[in-house]
Amino acid sequence: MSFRKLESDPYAREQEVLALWASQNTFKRSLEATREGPRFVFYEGPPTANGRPHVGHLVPRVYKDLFPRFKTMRGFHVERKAGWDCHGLPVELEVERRLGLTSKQEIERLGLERFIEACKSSVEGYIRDWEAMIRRMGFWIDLEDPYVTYKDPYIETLWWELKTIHEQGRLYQGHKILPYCPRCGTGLSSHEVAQGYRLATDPSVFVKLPLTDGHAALLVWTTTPWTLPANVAAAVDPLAQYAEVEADGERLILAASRVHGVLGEGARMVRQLRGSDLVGRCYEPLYPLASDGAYRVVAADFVSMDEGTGIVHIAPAFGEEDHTLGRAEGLPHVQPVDGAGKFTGDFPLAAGVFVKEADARIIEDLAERGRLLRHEQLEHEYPFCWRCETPLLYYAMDSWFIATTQIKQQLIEANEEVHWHPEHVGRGRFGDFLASLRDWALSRERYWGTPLPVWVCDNCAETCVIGSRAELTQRATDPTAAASVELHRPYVDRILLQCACGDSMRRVPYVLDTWFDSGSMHTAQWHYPFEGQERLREALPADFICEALDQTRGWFYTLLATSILLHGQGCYRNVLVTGMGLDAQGQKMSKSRGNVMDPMPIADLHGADAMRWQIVSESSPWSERRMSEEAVAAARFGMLDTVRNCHDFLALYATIDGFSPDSTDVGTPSVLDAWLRARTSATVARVTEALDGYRVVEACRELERYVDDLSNWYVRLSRPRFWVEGLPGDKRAAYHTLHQSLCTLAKLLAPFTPFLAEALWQSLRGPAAPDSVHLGPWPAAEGTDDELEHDMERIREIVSLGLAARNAAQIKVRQPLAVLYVRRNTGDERISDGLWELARQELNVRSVELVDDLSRFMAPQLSLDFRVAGPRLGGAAPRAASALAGQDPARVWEVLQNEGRYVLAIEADEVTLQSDDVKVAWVSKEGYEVVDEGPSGVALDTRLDEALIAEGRLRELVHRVQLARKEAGYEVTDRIELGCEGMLVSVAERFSERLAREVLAVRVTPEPLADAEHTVEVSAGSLQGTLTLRRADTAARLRG
RNA sequence: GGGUCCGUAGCUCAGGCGGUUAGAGCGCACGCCUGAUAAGCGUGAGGUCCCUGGUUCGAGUCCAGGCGGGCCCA
Repeated sequence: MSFRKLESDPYAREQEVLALWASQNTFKRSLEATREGPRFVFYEGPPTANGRPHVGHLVPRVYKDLFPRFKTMRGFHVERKAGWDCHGLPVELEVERRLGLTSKQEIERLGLERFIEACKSSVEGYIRDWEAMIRRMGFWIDLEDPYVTYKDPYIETLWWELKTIHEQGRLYQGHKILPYCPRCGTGLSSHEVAQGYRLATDPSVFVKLPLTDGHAALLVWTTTPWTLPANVAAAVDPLAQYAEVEADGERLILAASRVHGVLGEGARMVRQLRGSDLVGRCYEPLYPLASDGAYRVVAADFVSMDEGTGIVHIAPAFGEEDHTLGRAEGLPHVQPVDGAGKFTGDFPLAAGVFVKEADARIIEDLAERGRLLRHEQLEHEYPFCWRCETPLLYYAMDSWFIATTQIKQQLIEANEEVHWHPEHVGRGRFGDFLASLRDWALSRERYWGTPLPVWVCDNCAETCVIGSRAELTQRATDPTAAASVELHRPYVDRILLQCACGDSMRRVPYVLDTWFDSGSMHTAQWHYPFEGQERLREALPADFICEALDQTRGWFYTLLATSILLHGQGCYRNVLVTGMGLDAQGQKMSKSRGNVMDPMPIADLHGADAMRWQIVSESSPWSERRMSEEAVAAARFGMLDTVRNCHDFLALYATIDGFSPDSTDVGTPSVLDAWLRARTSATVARVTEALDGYRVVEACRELERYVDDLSNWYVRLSRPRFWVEGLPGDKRAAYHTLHQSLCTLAKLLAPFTPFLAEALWQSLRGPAAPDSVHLGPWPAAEGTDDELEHDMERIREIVSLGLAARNAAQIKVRQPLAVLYVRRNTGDERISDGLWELARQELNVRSVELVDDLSRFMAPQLSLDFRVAGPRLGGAAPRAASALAGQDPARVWEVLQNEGRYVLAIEADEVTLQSDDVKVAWVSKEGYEVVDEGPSGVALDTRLDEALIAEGRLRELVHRVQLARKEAGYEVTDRIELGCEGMLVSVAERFSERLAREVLAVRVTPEPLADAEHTVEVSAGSLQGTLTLRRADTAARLRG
C-alpha cells in the first residue's frame, strides 16, 4: 500500500478516472450492485438533437447526475436510460439552411426522401456531439441503450397512444384560428407560440368607417392594418356608453371613455348613445371583398375599453374571437391571404405581397381615400415563430387536436401531488397554465416528425386511426410493403388502406407536434405496450425529473398530459427546476445571440468537477447563473485544490512512515482527533439531510465549511504530530483520523465531484474496500458531539482574538509570550486541557488563563464631551477640558464611577463634572494588548524576559535552518550536519539538543562546515551570522 | 396587462421565526507563517440591505405601493 499525490492537472486526473471507469465498467456495476434495492425512478428529458451542447445545458444535467449518484450510494437502483429528441421544425430549418432551401415548395422539389435522410444524419451528428460532452463531464447515463424518438418502435408507441386517445373520443379534427408561421407553413401550438414573444414595432392606425345612415363615421383601431381588407364587421359593447363627437369638422363615433385618450381636448360632444343603439347599423366597407351580410355593427362581449376606440374591427379569418363571433353572427369569411402569408388576387392592391409588408401600402391607400384618421408606430409584444423569427399570423386552419380540456381537472389534481422545487413554479407558473388550459393543437403541416396515423377515404371520407404496425399491415392494400415500411414521410404516405366502401384510404399530410414525442417518453421509451410492460409498471411514476425552467409549458406539461390520458395518473413525484444559464454579462445563452460557451475547453482547463462544483455550490438550482471561466477557476482553486492539498499532505507522510490504512491499531486519539470525528459525523448528517430535501446549496455550504475546518484547523494544527520520528500512538491516531476523514469526504463528494472523489478514493482505499467510491455505501453519521464542536469553536475564537492581539502589538507568532488572559464566558470551565493546549500552541504562549474581567489590563483615556458639557459649562468648557487632561484618568474615572461627579479645580475656580460630561476610551495598559469584541475578549501579556527572548531566537534560528534546507533542495527526511557562525553560535549552543532534533541535524558545530553544500547569511534582528549545511549521508560518504 | 422570482460589500451569493455592531467566499490592502510550499493563516478597508410609505418600542426581515431585472403567460 502506498499513497501518491493526486494528479494536480484536472484534465489528466479526470482522464485517468474516465479510463478507470471504462476499464472496470463501474457505471454498469453500480446498477448491478443495487439490482435488489428499492427503485428510484429517473426520467431523462431528452436533449433536442439540433445543436451542440453549451454550458447552459450543463446546469440541469449536473443535478440529473448528482441525485442518481447520491441515491445509488444510498442503496437505490437508479436506472438511467438516455434519450434523444430528434424530430421537429428546428431540425428541418437547420437542414434547409444547410441545403440552401427556403420554402416548403423547394423541399418538395428536392424530394422528401433526400430531405428526411438529411434530417436523420443531422440529428445523428448532434447526438454524437452530446455523447462526447456527456462522457467528458462524467455524467452517468446509459448511452448504449437510449430511446430515440425517430426510431420506428418509438413511433409505433406514439401511434398506439393516439389510437388510445382517439378511442377515448379525445382526438378530433377542428377548424380553429391558430397562430401560423407563413414561412414554415404550419400552425403552432400554444407552448410553441409562448417561446417567441418579442418586442416589435407595428403601425397603430385609426380608421374611419362611415355609417350609411348618417354623417358620422365609426372609429376603429388596429395594429394589423393588413387585416383590414378582410374586415366584415365592427363590434361594440352593447352596454357601454358611446359618443358622437365633432373633431376637425368630422363627426366620429367611439366609446365615451376613449374620447379624451384618442382625440384629446379638441373633440366637441355632439351626443351620447349606447352601444346597443349602434348594433345593426351598416357602414361603407373599406374594401368591398365580402358578399352579403357584411359591413355592419355587431354586439360582442370582448370589447375592451382600455385601449383603442371601444369599437373593434372584425376579420373572422384572422382572429379567434373574430372567428367565433363571425360564426355566431353569420358573417361572411373573407380570406385574401394565401398559405405563404401573401395577398391573393382577391386583393389587387397588394397581390403577391407579404402581409406585414403590405401595411404601408394599405395605410397610404386609406389616407388617400380619406378613411384614415391617423397612424403612428407602436411598440408592443408580438409573437414570432420561435425558430425562424417570422412574425406569426393568426389564421383559420384545419388542425387535429387532443381535447386536453376534458382532463383539466385530473391534470390539476395530479399537479397537486407533485413536489416542485421550488414550490412556486408548480403553484404559479404551471398551475396558472393548467387553469387556463386549451386543447392541444397537435398536427403540423411538415415533414420530419412522427406521422399522424390517420387515414381518410378518398371516396366516402371514412376515417381510420392506426395504432400499430400490425394493424397497418392488416389494413394496407399492399401488406408486404406495410410490414417493413419506415414510419416516416414520405414512405408511410405511400401505404394506402382498404376502405369498407371499396375505395382506398390515404394518410392525412400531418406530422405531430414534437412535444408529443418527448412528452410520451414515460411510455414510448419501453416500446410499450408491444414490449416492456413490466418495465413500465416499475417505472411509473418517476421519483425525480429535472430540467430548466423553460420546460414548464413544454416537457413538464406534455409528460403530465399524456400520462393522464394513457395511464390515468401523473408520472413524476419530484421536479427540480433549474434556472437558465446566462453568459458572464447576464445575457441568456442562445445560439442566435452568439454567446454560447463550449463546455469542453473549460472542462479540459479546470476540470469537469470544477464546472460541476461551480454550478451546484454557487446558488440554488433555480436561480439563473452567470457562467464564466473565472467562476469555474474559483471553484477549482477554492474548494477542489484544498481537498487535494489535504490528501497530498497525508500522502507525503504516510509514504514516509509506511502507514497502512488497514492496520487495526488506531493509536491514542487526541482531542483534536475526537473533534474531527465529531465534525465529520455532523457533516455527514447535515449533507444527507440537505440532499434528501433536494437542498443542494445547503449541502455544498456544509462541505465547504467542513473542508475549511479540515484544512485550516485539523491539518494545520496536526502538522507537528507528523514530524515526530517513528510511529508513536499519537501519530498513528493522527493518520487514522485524517485517513478516515478523507475517506468519508470522498464519499460525500462523490455525487458532486465524482472525479476528484474517485481519485481520492483510489489513493486512500484499503484492499478490502470497494474498488470505486461510487460502488460504496453512503457514510453513516455516527458519533456526533455537539459539546466538543462547540468548545472547539470557542477555542478557535480565542485563538483568533489572540492572533489579533499579536497583530496589534506587532509581535510575530515565532516570539513566545508568557500568558494570554481570556475573559471567562459561560461554559469555558468545561473545556478540556487538550483544547487549551491547542490554543497555547497556536498562539505560542506559555499559558492561557481565564479571568473575570479585563479591566486591570486597560486604562481609561478621558476627554471632555463638548456636546454635553459645552452647553452646561459655557465659557468654562475649554479650561475644564485642559484641566481634565492634567488629572490622573484612572482616578477621575474611579471617582466618577463611585460618586457620579468629579470636582475639577481651575485656577481659583472649580467645576463639577458629571459622568456624561466625560467621554472615555479604553486603551491597553503598557505591557498588554487587549482585544475586546463584544462578548469575547482577551488580553495578551506582551512583556518579554530573557528566557522568552532566547526561545524566540531559537525559533528564529530553526526557521532559518528549515528555509536553508528547503533552498538546498533536501528531502524532508534527510539528516544534516549544521555549522553555525557568529552570533548564531550562542543560541545553537544553548539549545543544541532541541535545535538538532527540530532540524534533523546529526551534528551541530560552532564553526562553518569546511565542505558545506549550502551556505546562507542570517540577519534577523540581533541574530546575525552564517549557516552552513551538508547532508549527513554526503558527509558520511566523504569521510568513508 | 397577468403570474412568478430576484434586487444585500468591487464581484458571486447567504441571511429572511422582526431584536445588540448585517454575514461568507473571491478580489483588494497590510501583516504573519514556512517539514501541505506553484500551499497555509490573520487583520483591515469596503454596505442608503433598490425606493417610498405603513405596522411596531424596534424593519434588511412583515404589509402596501412604486422602480429596475429575469423567466413565463397574454
